[in-house]
Amino acid sequence: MTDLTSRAASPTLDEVAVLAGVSRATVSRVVNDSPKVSPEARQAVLSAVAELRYVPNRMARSLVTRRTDTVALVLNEPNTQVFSDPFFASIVRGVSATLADTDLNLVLLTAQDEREQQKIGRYARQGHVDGVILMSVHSDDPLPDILEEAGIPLVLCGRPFDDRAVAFVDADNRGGAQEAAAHLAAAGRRRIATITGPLDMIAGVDRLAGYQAGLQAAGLEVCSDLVAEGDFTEVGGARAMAELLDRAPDLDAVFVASDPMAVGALRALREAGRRVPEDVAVVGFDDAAIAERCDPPLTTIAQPLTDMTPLLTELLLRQIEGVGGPAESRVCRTHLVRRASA
Amino acid sequence: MTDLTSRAASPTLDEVAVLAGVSRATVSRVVNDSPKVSPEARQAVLSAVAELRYVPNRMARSLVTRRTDTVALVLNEPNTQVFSDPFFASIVRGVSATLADTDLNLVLLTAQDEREQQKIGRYARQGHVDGVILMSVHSDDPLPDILEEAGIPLVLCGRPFDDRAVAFVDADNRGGAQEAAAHLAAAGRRRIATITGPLDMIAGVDRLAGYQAGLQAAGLEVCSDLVAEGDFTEVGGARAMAELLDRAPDLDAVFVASDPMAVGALRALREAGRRVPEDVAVVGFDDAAIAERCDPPLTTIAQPLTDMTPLLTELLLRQIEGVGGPAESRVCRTHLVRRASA
DNA sequence: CACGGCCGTGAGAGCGTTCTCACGCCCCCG
DNA sequence: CGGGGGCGTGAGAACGCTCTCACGGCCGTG
Repeated sequence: MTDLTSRAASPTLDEVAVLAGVSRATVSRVVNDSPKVSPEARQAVLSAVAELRYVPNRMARSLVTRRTDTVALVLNEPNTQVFSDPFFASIVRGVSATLADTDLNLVLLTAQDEREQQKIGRYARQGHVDGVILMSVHSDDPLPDILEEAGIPLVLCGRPFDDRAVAFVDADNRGGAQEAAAHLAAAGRRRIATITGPLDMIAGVDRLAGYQAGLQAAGLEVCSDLVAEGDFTEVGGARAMAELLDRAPDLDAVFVASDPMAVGALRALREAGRRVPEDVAVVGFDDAAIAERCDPPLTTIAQPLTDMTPLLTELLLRQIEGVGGPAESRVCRTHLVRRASA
Repeated sequence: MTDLTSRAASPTLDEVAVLAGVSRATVSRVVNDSPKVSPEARQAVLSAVAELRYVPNRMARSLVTRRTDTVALVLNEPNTQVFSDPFFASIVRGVSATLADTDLNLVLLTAQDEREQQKIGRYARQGHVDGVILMSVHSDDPLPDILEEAGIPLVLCGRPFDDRAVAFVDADNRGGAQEAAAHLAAAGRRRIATITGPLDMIAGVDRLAGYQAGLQAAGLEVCSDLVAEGDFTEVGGARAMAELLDRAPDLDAVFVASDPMAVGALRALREAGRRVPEDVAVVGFDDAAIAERCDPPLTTIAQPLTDMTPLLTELLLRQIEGVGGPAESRVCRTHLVRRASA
């Protein structure tokens, strides 16, 4: 009977109601699992739903509930190279897995430049999402302000630059970096260099600060020609390493603020004929999968991603539920993973 | 006057209309850039919009227009490792850039398993998106069927397994692989192996077929112990290379179906003490950024990504506009990039 | 000077939901 | 046997927008 060839408009609640011989309200109740429906009515509705292949129209529903059951994970990163950083993949995977058990949808939004950030801001303000997890925040990003002002639930992955009252989840970047520096110093290294992350990102700043604190605690001088800024990419790491070797040929160790950069540094060291760890000890940061496989395997600071991603979503959900209270935040401990490079 | 502390509900068209002293319809016209508005009215509305910081509610709009101005790019990939494949990053970046000039929003959706695929299918059927670009299609993926049946505009990145009438954009994987094999044969290699992609993906199948065709055209025997299946990851490539060296120690060349796998293969060859290209010539596929940097720099088959991503979006938009006609598809030519590895 | 046409405008219906009521029904208790 | 109290149900009003249609004012033309 049904015309299977024509592209039928999706059925509405009304049509289901008519077919099931009940009212729209009852269908709505069944669809939303309300308990106040008789078994017979429920059954009639369910078969009507199945027969018509009814799917609720979310726009209509959202219009009245003011909920979209969708949260966004924003990858706020102009550097495409970084987009393929395993760190992102891990976070995405973790958040996605946490949300899989709920009936919330996850969408990923990427912004390469300020124009796209504005677009994302608009997207959020238009009511497409219930909340936002924001990754890779740079010092001049407008997005946190836009979202905060619009009153959209927000959790940052990484603490904000200022002391604003916004929820965030972060690794103890400072502590981790300090431990890395301490480890190198304890091994007898005296000319310990560092390749930092981008210094417009808090992770870059904090890991640099931790490195400096570690040197000072070990009684070593903090010396600016032992510091080179990287960009969290492998290419950037190699470039920075070459620069350091040029500026400070006598360096005997380097703390690299991310594993992809450390891989690049390893390559640059090999090309310069330095042995790792004999001539130069290397410690990375992240404990990415590649740290285990590179040559030599990389000693690194592990971030507790398995703790961080559930926290990220939990904090966001709590804000969405609107249990009020101040924005909660969490800092997760890191730990040193010893391999061959240091 | 305005209470800045309370979380004011976002203003509606009505409130703007009242403030501007016009009707709701006129405000709507201004917001939607209709020409039939007098300059005075337009000005009044614009200042009211600015004053109230009015942002249209997309749910309400979509409810009547049946358009969301959002398209989804689905990364349909269970293997997290692959998610950080630069190929994905390039496609995402390209599509995103193409869409940046339009007023369409792009959301990324990822599916690790069938459950998440179903969730994405539901998401799309509920009317969240106007169309879908589907990447990384495996042979048993339910998503193409779900979306097609729901009548949602769809473009595949990579041709489908069967000859279904669905739009797609693909590289000439077969032709590219054949050229790679021909190149190796022309260089006098006689025992040419291959590391394939996953054979439940069409790119894996087609590149294998091209390799076989290339060998046959060169009068070489196609031999099953020269074929190992990889998974498009670096680790998988290394494993497959080790397997090949074990099975066929006399191989003198290998065509690797993706650059990340080729990097792994290079590593495995080095560990086995084989020189590249002297002992074993290597050709990759993709021309990813890493191909230039690895040791030795990788000869590879370049995919015309700069052509493919605009096509992908163009084909989708055409479907969304509904100009009817049969689903159009395109296959883009590849070309060999010669570097040191072969 | 009358009349048709165009242009800017507003009233109002509708998009597909949810949700608040109010209304019967049946059961239980007094 | 009568009255209260669930409990399942349905009618109808929102939600914030778009869009059709009709209307008044102005012009140009006959």
